[in-house]
Amino acid sequence: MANEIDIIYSKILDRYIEIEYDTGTKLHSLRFVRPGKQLIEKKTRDVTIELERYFEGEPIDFSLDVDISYLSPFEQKVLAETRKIKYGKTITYSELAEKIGSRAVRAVGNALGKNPIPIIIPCHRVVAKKGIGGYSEGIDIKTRLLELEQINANNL
DNA sequence: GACGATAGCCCTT
DNA sequence: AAGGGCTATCGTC
Repeated sequence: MANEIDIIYSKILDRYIEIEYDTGTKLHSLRFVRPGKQLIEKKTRDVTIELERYFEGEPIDFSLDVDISYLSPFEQKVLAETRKIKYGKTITYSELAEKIGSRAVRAVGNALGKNPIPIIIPCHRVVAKKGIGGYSEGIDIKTRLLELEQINANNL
């Protein structure tokens, strides 16, 4: 059976968000789609609704099974550590490296780039010591996500 | 070997 | 101050 895909539109990012679920309870991947083509929104899962509220400004931290077993041990460590970063907080690439007992700062950046489930695994909260750092989906997306969280972090 | 979503140092304007 | 070059570092491909 094919995986199920939910779709919502995020006004603040001006992107459709495609959330792909396994047939089980796990989250498979999350993609950003430019609004060139009109997509039909589809909200069948709880997490989809939570995401929608997240974009409305609710300080939600997602906790849900994700399957990243196909990634390398190092990449899994990086992403696991990334999930611990709380809403509205940021840490640097080097701090994250230190937490997992490595000095491979740049490898951390590379691993984050492989995050199959951005936002849910909040890789946008990892920034450079000076400056914002990179983001595979585009810096503007990262900036907006951080702004959104900055504004609403006081609602915690 | 080369390449990074880095960081730090040292230089020049 | 701010920006550019150089290098250490280390996990992937």
